[in-house]
Amino acid sequence: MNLKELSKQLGLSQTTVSRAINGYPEVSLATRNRVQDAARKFGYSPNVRAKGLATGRSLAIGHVVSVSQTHEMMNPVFGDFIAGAGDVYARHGYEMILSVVYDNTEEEVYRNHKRRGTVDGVIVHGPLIQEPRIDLLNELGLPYAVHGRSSGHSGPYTWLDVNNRSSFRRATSFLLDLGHQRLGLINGLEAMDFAARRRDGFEDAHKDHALALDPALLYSGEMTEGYGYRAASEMLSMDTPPTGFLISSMISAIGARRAIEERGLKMGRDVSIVTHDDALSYLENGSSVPIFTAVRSSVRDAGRQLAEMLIAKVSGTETQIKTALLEAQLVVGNSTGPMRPPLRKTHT
Amino acid sequence: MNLKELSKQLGLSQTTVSRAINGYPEVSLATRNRVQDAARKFGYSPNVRAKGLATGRSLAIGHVVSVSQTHEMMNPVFGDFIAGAGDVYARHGYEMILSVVYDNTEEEVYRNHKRRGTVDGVIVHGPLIQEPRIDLLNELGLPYAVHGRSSGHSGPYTWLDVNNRSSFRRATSFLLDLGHQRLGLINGLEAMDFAARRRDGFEDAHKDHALALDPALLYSGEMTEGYGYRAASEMLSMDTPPTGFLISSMISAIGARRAIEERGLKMGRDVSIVTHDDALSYLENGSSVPIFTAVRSSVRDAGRQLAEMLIAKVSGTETQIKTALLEAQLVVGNSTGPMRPPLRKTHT
DNA sequence: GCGTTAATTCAAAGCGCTTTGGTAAATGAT
DNA sequence: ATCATTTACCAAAGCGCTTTGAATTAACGC
Repeated sequence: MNLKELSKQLGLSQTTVSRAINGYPEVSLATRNRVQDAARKFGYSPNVRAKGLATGRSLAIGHVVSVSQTHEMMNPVFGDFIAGAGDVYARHGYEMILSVVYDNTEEEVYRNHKRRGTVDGVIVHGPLIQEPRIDLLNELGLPYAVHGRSSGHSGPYTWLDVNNRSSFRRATSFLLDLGHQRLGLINGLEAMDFAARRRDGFEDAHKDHALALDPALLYSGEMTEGYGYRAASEMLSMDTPPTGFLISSMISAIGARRAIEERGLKMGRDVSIVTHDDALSYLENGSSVPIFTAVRSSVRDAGRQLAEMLIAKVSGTETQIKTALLEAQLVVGNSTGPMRPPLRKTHT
Repeated sequence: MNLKELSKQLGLSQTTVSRAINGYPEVSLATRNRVQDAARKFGYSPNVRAKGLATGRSLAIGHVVSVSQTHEMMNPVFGDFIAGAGDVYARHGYEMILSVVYDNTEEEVYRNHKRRGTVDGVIVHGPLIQEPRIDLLNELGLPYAVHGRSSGHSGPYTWLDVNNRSSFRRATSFLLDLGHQRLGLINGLEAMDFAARRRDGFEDAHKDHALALDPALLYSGEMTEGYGYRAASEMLSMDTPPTGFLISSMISAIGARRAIEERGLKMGRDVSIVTHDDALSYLENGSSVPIFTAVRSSVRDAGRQLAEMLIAKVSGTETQIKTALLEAQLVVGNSTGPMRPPLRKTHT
């Protein structure tokens, strides 16, 4: 059933039917109801391509997920982010269009979106400190919203971010206050803006406590379980191993826990861990008491909020550039405890 | 730049330019090249909506991800699946359209896709034993391909599945052959087809070994880390606890490991685990020697293959109904070992 | 009762593409 | 040289919608 047929059924013009369906005022209440009832009855919905062609908009938002070339890694955070965003899109009648790129060719995807008019706007995931995508999108005139920020960019743009620096500063201070003096950082790739900020927070806290930090305890890599394991293992094998870790992801924290337990040590007693927790649905961090002490911020909520922001932008509801800075929650769980007398080096 | 402008530039008709771009034969090689060069030079790509409207196709494939209502869980497997599928779509010039539904209203999404012509076909994720979506899609005449199977369905349809039954039969036999006699199953929700098949495989192996299985050791739930932990904890607290577990997901296996270690037991020595491993990118199961003995099958490859199958179908390349049954690999890691004398019940 | 305004409705153009049904020129067969 | 093909191109229709500009009717003021 298309508009033509429906209007024939109703004995009305296409114009009127179209207007009735889209809620324009210049149609009487009676006919509006009649039209809407009929649409429901015949199961009519406007063809999305025809509508898009006529309006020049696509009612779609693009996401491009870049699979890291090094380890072909798909960021686990992505799933929950789109679970949040998708919900919002659906509510506003938008589609989500996902592109997967394997070799950092996101720019080509944006160019294509613009040229072919596939989407009305895009979400930028995982911004780097120096982020060429932002310049490109500005240049193209394709509306966008960034999940995170790019420190290398001064100009205003729409973004939503967790306050990574302050949350890692607080998390680090929490361990230092417990008496820990040597802390390891197991961070994400530090070309990424969020990771750089977390590192800054880590350093801030050391400065606050007038403590020097050992560069040998700064690890940065792709946040897999295995990376957490390897980084923690290496540090725990040092002559004076750290007594606490700050970790940028629950997945890596799980790996670090494995390294700790493999050595016969106990997490929370011998070695403390504070991790960032994105509140992923399949990694609930404990039911009553959290397994990991964590700075927590729901990435699904972030998805929801950022989607709202972008839709407001592309639909013209909001013309000002908005930003949002979320403060993470520091939740105390079983992975942290006070500093204990220095560990004897265990021979593995 | 649109077709009209481009053809004006070239002094050709829109017809010829369109044909040159789409590779139709009735245009001379000389003009074809001239057109394609010009298209590149001016950065022209056909508007996707206009093209869709004219051809009646959308060059898009729909995925609908259903966030479980119970725990608002986003299936972690999903990310890697679409990483595989998206790659294939891009190569074939298709878009991926993702819909998120929170309350199992997938059917409405399919109906909308059909009515509004948003997609040319859909991938069905996570089929149940009794799967109403398949009937609906047949009825709607919307092409589809199923990731998994639905036992309740006899009619032919396009699917790709891992041989879950045989892989769990082999995995279970592996433990039984090691002398284990009491095995726990930590399965996914058994309304889901894959989980039911895995349970069948678990039972098969017991029959093969002429062993009765204890219904108290059959757990089924949403495969989170926490669920793995709770299920394993409960079973390990029994008077005669199992000495081995079969687990349907690495995430739950990680939870089970936590339960084991919390009791001061050692995985692979005191308690064995065989898990299903979807080869998720951020959960690499060990580098040289796997952490977990596992039946492994890359869900990303599955995404690739199924995407190819569906595209062949919707593009009319392939008219026959194809299916694919993948055999999982049994990889032996550090989480399994021979049965040891019965455990003293440890008081926790 | 008549001009004016507001409330409804409509016909037709246009969005940017593909494709049908041609035509004109070039080629081939006889 | 003539007719039948083939080759290379084109004008125009149509995909299903929105929207402009106009027309009709109803309501209103005096």
